[in-house]
Amino acid sequence: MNAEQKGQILKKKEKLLELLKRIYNETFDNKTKKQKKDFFKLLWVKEMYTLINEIRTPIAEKMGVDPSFIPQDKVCLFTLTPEKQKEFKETWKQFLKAMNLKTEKERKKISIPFYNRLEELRKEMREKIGIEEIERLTKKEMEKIELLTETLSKEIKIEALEAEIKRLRAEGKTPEEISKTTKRTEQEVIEILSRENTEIDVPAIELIHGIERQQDGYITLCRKINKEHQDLAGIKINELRECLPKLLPWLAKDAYFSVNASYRSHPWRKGVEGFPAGWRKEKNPPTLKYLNACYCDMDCYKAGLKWSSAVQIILQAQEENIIPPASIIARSGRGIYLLWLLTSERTGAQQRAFPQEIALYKQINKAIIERLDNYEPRLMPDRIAFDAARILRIPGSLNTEAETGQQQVNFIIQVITGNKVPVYTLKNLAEKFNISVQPLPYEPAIIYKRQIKNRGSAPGRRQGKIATGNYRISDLLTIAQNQGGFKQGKRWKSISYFCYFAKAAGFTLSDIEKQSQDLAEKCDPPYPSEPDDTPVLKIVKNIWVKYTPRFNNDLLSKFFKVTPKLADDLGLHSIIPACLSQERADKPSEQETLKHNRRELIKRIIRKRPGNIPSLRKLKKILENKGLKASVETINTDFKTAINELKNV
DNA sequence: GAGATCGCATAGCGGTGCTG
DNA sequence: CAGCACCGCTATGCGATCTC
Repeated sequence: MNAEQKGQILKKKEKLLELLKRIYNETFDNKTKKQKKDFFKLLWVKEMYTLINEIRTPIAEKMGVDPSFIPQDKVCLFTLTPEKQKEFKETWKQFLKAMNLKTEKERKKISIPFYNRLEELRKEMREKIGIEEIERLTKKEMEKIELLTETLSKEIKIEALEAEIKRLRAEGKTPEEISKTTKRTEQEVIEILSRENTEIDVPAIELIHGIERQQDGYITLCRKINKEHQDLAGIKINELRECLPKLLPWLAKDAYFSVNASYRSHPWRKGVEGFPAGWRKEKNPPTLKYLNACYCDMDCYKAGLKWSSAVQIILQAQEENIIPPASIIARSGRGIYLLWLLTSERTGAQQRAFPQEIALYKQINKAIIERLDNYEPRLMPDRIAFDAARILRIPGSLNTEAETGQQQVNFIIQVITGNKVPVYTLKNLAEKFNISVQPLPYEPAIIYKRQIKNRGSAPGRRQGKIATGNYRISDLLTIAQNQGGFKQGKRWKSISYFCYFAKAAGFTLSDIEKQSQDLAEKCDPPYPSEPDDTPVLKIVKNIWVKYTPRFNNDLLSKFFKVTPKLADDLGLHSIIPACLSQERADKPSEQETLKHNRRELIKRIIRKRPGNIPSLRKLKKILENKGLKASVETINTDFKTAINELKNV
């Protein structure tokens, strides 16, 4: 901007001020000096405000929306900086205060004629100065708008977004976290990530199938992220291939799998992608089912030993019968894993993980460590890694702690004479390491109790169990009525279920006895009907003294043959299929639905009526006619959101 | 005066933790 | 797990105030 232009603008400003001065003198006279000063301060802000109203169209163009999308007063919001808005309000307040006006009515008495006069002034200005010049006058404001619109439409471009997502992934963030920071859905993030070459591919992970050979075992998948352990999933071996695509993005770096398999996944802890977490424990309670391989983890890099030299030493040790030939020799990134695959003495079966066998397994692992350490200390076998719940790095994944170029975890399968991968039984290995198999000393079984931070600290939460019991009883009785009594073959179990639920609901023994007998009589045929049917009172007594197991509503619904439709028809609350309970949980709340409907309708109105957006109050009436009741305040927020959403489309 | 917005109270939602 | 208690937070609406 050159000096001449500046001079012109200043002149216009002076003109404006002069006009305003005149109005001021017409509107209010006999005011104190301070009052006048305050007023002029206000006028300056006010003047800007007025001018801003003139540039509604250019703002709309900048924003890429129809001018009507920006109501007159909202122009102010878009153009004034927050500081300026504050200043404006503050000055006005101070001015009114200075005028010594107490009530709202008194204020209006003054402000209304003032605003009316201002309106006249605007007309005058338009005629005298002309719009173009006003626009030039507000060039500075336009610059501000430009800045604002930039921040408003902060749309990260697609390439930039992808780069950002990849960068965050490299930092070790989960897709969930990334979706939060980039405001994209998790689905999109995962899709973008999967376009990238994932370091791990399916054939590499197939190796896991070679190690975990019993199809009904559960494998644990986890990873190390920011030096912290994260459970990813506990997956049945025969479902591994199916589940893998979902999990691959999580397995690229510092990912681990359990060497030995469990009998199930974790009962309540969640992993990622909707999978349950893995559950691998030697005891309290024991969850391992199969022992798949003995192993040795060596940190030879600590002794400065290269992988290739370490492998040479291992091969030499095999040659010299220090250790039996390993089935797999692996590079873990910085060290070596050795794996000796196990099998059962019964052909075609897998070694089960009974306590006795776990004890032997650990002894063998310890013996391996001992032998190798004696043979070549530079191998640096990890002396604490001999347990049965161990996890090892997944073949094909990356070890981010290793040097670049040596990060990939490689599994090398050793084929020895007879074109076979060596497989051992625990007994074979025990013999080779001179371990005598001794019976375990008797240990009383430890009843499993969940770890709780502060047991007994919230007695009120017992209500949860009682409610569950009552819900289930109510559902069970409804089902019984619907079926015309429980049928033969299901009567004993159904009565048992009733007893368990009633016990959980806090019924007394005599109540349970009475109601169970009622239920038994209503069975089809009435229970007991055969001579060797357990009497009802005996069932009750047994359950009364027994530990109450946890029940799963999905399984219960399968037992009672409750389909989603039947559950809905009967109005069941608890004993319903998992898919239905999921559906119920996923259903947006009523509030949410109403909000969504309101906003959609508002959007439609905006699109339908360019240049003629109804006021909030009119919108309110339109919405009311469609059965959507809400206050102006609510509709105001809805309106703003709708405008923003339209802009982002 | 009509319309928009602010401040505040509160119902209800959702996340976390405990219970058996 | 499946429930409730607890707690923080959000959505909502009323009355007051501000804007034009």
